[in-house]
Amino acid sequence: MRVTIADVAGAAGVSKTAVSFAFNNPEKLGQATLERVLQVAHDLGYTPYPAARALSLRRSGTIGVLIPQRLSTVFANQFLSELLQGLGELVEEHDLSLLLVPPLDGSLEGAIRQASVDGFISLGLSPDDEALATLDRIGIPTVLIDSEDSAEHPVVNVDDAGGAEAAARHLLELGHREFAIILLPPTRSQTRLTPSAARRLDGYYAALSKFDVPPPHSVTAGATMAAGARAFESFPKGKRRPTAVLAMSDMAAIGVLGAAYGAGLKVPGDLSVVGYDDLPMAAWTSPP
Amino acid sequence: MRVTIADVAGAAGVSKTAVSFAFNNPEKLGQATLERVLQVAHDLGYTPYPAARALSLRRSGTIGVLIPQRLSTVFANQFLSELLQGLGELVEEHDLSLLLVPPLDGSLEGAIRQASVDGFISLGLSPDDEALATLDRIGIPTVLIDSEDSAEHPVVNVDDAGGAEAAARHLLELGHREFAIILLPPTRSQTRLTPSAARRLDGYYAALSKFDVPPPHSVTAGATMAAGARAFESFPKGKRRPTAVLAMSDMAAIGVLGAAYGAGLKVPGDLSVVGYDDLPMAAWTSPP
DNA sequence: CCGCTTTACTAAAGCGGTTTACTCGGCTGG
DNA sequence: CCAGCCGAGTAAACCGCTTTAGTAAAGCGG
Repeated sequence: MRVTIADVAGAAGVSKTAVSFAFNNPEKLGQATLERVLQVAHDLGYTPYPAARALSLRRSGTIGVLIPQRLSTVFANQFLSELLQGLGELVEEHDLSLLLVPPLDGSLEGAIRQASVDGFISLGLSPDDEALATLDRIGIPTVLIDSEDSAEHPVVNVDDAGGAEAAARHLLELGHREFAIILLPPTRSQTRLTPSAARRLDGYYAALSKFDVPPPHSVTAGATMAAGARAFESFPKGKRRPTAVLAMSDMAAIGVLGAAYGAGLKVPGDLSVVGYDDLPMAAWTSPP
Repeated sequence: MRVTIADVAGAAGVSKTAVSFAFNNPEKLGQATLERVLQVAHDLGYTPYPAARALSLRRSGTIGVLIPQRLSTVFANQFLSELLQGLGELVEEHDLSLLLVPPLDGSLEGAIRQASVDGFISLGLSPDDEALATLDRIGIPTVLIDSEDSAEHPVVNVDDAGGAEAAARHLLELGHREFAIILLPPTRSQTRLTPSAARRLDGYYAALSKFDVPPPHSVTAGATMAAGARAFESFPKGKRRPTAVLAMSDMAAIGVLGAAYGAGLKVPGDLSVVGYDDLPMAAWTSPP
């Protein structure tokens, strides 16, 4: 049996209120009582029960990260790791914890209900997703990352289109005309690209359309090296062999690099590759 | 204001109990009532408040991962990512969530108290750590990973000594005699190696001691490529230049690889490097 | 038609904290 | 000497849900 506040109160001969004050409003207690209560609490090994605290305070000290993929795939994705790293730092500063919330039984909504969280940070969720409506109804504040501009929620985005366009333009100016595009896969709604991926694609085409290039080969690959390597295998051979690859993730780009070396191609001699994300790892590949 | 179970009960003209049953013991309700309650609940956008549920059930549906490092450094560590990925899969199967619990204000104990968790998985925590005693007192079941055998807690370990010895023996049999050892850094208790690192070191020396080798150069580096590269820079030059590197992490080993190439060394021609972990990435370096 | 079991539902007691409103004794100042 | 105030603590309500114990009505066999 867990030691409760009542146990401490009993043992110290004070009310529950006094014990609560000892921890949360020490200035409301006399010096002597305060010390006695804390001593007794320590001796008994008392620790406030977080769930009870959360109920009473209507605050759990936890920020949820809404992940639209299976948790098992998240950590394979270096970019997400980078993102979580940044979140982690900030959350730490404010004495909060991060709760990773993956879809439960495939449903984000189910997972949302389960989670005892003060706020959500949602990754790659479209602003018109059902799950967001649920969050609003419940009244949990939510900020979107990698989504689309929305009047209802704060959104933090990368300049996907701008970056993609710059990347494509760079390759075009180098003289490339045969392209392969490696798309990020859709997440939950199998049908559509994520908002981010769609914008990057727009950026690529914005640049390509200004030059007279044949339609690029395009293929979908998750943000892993293995997927990048598989994507490389799917490229057309012979005359229409792409000379430049526009990848939407660094991980896939690195996979392409590996597979290209394996196939005896020199990079950038025979093939140019550009990724996206600027992962720390990207500084360690050859060429960096 | 949040919609509570009482609101639903009122609107549906039933007791709170009935609403609770509708969600948790539907078979205890008549068909008609059940449907009506669920309908009303849905119309009102009712969702049980997780904190209240947790308090009542004394179960939160959350597994905590006790991380002895700052959260910001966790995701830089690929091995941890791999581990979390595995945990994620399992946790998902059981409809649980993972709460990452880093030290709060530098103290693990503080963080532990905060966390509303059904059980803990602790990484690299020594079995005699204060934090564990706290957990036991509170009565939260805990399993240790990368720790030392303990009578009180289940422990899951890698065969650190065996692996390290095999690695060292392999290099010795190749004829190497000048070694550099790259140690994993201690985590919280700045003074001691982690249990894992200590065992790996034992393994290295067990092998080295069977041959007549000069004392190896040893240097500490976190599990990142940058740290590995820095470690390489610290190696002795000239006559005592190591010909073989025993790294306790793949990330550091990869960093050494990069730095060695940068310094014009061929691997494995001029330098042999062995890592630890077998990260997926390790298959993509050259040599793999 | 009566007593007994079922079915369908409810009232109220927790769960373990926080907080509001109040009591009580001692001190102060006029 | 007494009204008023202040410091120190307390009783009880409350947070939102689950669950135990119990009730009323319907069903049933004899």
